[in-house]
Amino acid sequence: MGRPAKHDPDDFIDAAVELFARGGARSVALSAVAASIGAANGSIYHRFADRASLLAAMWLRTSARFERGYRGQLGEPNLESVVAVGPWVVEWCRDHPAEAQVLQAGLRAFGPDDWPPEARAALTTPDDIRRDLRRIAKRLAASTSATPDEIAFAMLELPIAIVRRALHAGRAPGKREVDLVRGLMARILGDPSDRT
Amino acid sequence: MGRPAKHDPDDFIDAAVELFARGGARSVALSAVAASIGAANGSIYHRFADRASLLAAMWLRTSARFERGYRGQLGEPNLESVVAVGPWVVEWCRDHPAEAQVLQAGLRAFGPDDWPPEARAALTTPDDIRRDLRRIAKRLAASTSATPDEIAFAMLELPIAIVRRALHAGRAPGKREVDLVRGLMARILGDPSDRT
DNA sequence: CTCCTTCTGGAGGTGTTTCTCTAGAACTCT
DNA sequence: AGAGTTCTAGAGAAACACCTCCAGAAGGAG
Repeated sequence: MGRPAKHDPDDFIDAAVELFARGGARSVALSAVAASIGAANGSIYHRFADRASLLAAMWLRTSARFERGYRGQLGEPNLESVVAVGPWVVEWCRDHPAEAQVLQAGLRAFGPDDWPPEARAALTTPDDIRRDLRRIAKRLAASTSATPDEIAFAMLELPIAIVRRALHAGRAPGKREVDLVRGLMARILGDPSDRT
Repeated sequence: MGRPAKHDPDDFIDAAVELFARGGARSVALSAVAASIGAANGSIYHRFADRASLLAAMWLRTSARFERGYRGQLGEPNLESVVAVGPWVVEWCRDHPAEAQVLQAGLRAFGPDDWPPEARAALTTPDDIRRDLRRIAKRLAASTSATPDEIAFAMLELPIAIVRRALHAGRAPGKREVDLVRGLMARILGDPSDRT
């Protein structure tokens, strides 16, 4: 009922993410977002209460998408799937360069202090991934010589760090980054060539 | 000759870095910077042509300071000093939390596209550190089983990544981060316990 | 067809930020 | 002391961004 929407809310988020990837948080002006998808200035406020809500939506959608893929890739975690998740992160960033920039910038870049309460409430969940990682890492620590902290780092922050340089230089991560992740994770989790 | 300056240019940069660490790039308003050191609004323009110049100065001074300390710590690079430089990065971030936030945010957060030409010219130099790292890593590759890429990563990006989580959570990196860096670098560069 | 709802389009109001400009203060050099 | 220079202090112009608001378009329900 009512006039059909011309633009999907996701269209606005897409445009905002794209603008962010190009020019940083400052260039995510609501007028610029609306203009870049051919919508009128005021039309945006039917979907997002204010600028903070749009920034919140950018971050929440992006981190949720990443986390969803990450968990799917991890499956029921064992040593193999843990090693495989590293290269997967690199590939995800290559396939979603703009969203990868959002993740790289980190939550702080999106001013969570200004978010509306319901958006902030949605933030408590994503931190669960760290808890899960620590749990998984503890279980795996028995089958490797690495500490749980080292395993957890290798599973998430290591591949992200490797992608970082490529993204900051404005190019997509490629084979070199995949190789680097694979090599380092093997070295940290116990080189397979050691355990033939 | 002339009236003595009441504020050092560095005072403005200090205030800007502090504001950035607290509230992100958006809260670095020239008026806020001036106010936070008790200077008049217009007084800032005798030192920085515009906002972009101040942002450029923030980034350039911070990265130069870090690089200077880093090179000093590295000295004439050998396996020992390379391993020691990792924990040093963590400690530098703990001792300079606001500047560490600047480094973490990355060049992109400071809108280098808007910088004046002379500031952009100063950017070509810092990238030399990557070249140097590759050179050092190549030399060291002979005495370890790691590839040059892995060594270069372990020397700079690894400790930075480890500090990242602590900084984003708003706390200073501590012993835990130092231990993690030490452990991982040992594992990557060849565990000393392996080569007794 | 008429009412109701939802959305569009775009004109501004409001507030903030950047930047300019000028009078004059503080200091040095001759 | 006088001249010249550098900086301060702060008012305010100009630009920009956020947000409001409302007339009307586009559909569904009775």
